[in-house]
Amino acid sequence: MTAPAPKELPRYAAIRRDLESAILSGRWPPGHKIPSEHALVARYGCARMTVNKALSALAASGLIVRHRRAGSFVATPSTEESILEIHDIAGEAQGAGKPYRFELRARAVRKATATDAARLQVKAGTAVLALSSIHHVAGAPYAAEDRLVNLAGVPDARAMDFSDTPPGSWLLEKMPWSRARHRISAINADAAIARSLKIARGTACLMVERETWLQDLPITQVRLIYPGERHHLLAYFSPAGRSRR
Amino acid sequence: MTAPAPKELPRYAAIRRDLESAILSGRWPPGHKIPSEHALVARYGCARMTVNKALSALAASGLIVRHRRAGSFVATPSTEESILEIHDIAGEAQGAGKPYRFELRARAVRKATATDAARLQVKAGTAVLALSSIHHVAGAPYAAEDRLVNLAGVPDARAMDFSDTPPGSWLLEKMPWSRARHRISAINADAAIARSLKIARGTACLMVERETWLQDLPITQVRLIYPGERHHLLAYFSPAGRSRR
DNA sequence: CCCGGTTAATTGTATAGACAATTAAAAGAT
DNA sequence: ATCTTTTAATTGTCTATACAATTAACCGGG
Repeated sequence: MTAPAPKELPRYAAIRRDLESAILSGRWPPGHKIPSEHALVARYGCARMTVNKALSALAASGLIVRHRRAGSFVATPSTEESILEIHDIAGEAQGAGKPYRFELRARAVRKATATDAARLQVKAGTAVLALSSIHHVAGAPYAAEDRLVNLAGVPDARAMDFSDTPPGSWLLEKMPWSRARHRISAINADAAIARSLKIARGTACLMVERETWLQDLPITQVRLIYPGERHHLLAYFSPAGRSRR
Repeated sequence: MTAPAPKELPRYAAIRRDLESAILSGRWPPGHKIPSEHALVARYGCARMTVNKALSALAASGLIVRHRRAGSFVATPSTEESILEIHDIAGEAQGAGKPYRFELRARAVRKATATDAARLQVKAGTAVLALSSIHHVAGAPYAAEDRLVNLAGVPDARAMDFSDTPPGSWLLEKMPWSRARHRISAINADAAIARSLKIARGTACLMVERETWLQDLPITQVRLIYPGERHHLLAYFSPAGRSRR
């Protein structure tokens, strides 16, 4: 026997894969116009129904948006999706019209220590950006954020001064991402957290740790601590991810 | 002008809606064989590509599974999906081979009090089943569960004795569901929780409240309390719910 | 300059037909 | 009875074509 066949994909799946990788790699940024079905038919030499199937699938998955006469475009990763679904209480608060303020406490570029490396899942020594900040809503501390950014994945972040822009928003707009993992736990506030959030020591806090990847490249790891009981996360689910619209 | 047109769906979408409603209503339970494309073509009087589009969409969304030569079947809501994704630490522990035990503390059928009604989102006076239990793993309390079941939605639950079967598993197997909402928060253990879980008062705990609906009918509301720090929830996401498989 | 109508690019849906791949079930052989 | 082969039901993919719907862009008249 020879090696197992590379298992070629059906044509519509191959087209989908090509487009998806162009988008996920960042080669086609949000807003980029995707070739028309006509053009793709010419490029791949297949029937329009075939490219239509690929494009429809991408649209159904939310990666692209399509408009008659105008064309198809890479979707802008909108804040309506799962990121916010799972943890944006701040958005809620802002939506409710309360004043929001971002305070950067610390900013450092360094070679990843062993701890950093474990958190971000990169090799020790990789250049990382470490940010510590507090989110304030209605004048009171709302959440403490502790973030690592992989400068190998997001070189532009090195030049960014995050004293006004929350890095979360900036990254969300700037970078596509393909995968995220959240870990949610409850912790008792230690002295440092209590001081930052102006709560009593021992108060139960919600800790959300999120790692974000682009393909297999770690982009950022963030640890958000919310003063407990005052806030909660909401997540909506349908079985098997059906009908998200 | 007359009333706004009822906005008729395209044919493939109408077929999809019909099948989906048969499944979600429970009329076609998990495992039920769906008419073949051939049969649906005859029923709806359209081309096979059209019913194929409807069925492919249902398959992509995970509502049905399809096998060549065998046919298409209503999928069994498998424990692989978002429910467990979001909160199954127990599964992890069991997977690791540790002994699991379920202890029913209280079971009562009653007419919904005002509190019950608010929790389950039903009218006060509706018949509900209230269950309190403790999940033990490796001999130690693992989580406290406090559940309400809407007997109008799940009449079979009235006859069920849950002293051995965790109601979560039973419901998951028995009932289809179409929507769930999780609320996750951190609380300090009060005296009762501390006693149930054998932890110190004030320990940070993770509280997961889940409401599950079938269409617009509330099925169950459950409050799970995990002793903090020892455990955490994991959730994986892709933007816009893309490619879950 | 603005407003209206016209044109045409692009996507959305549907059709009829073809062949491939999978595999449950039937038929046949031992 | 057990194993093997054949058959056929069902889904998977692809094609070529057609027409509908949407709407950006163009054009002409005021």
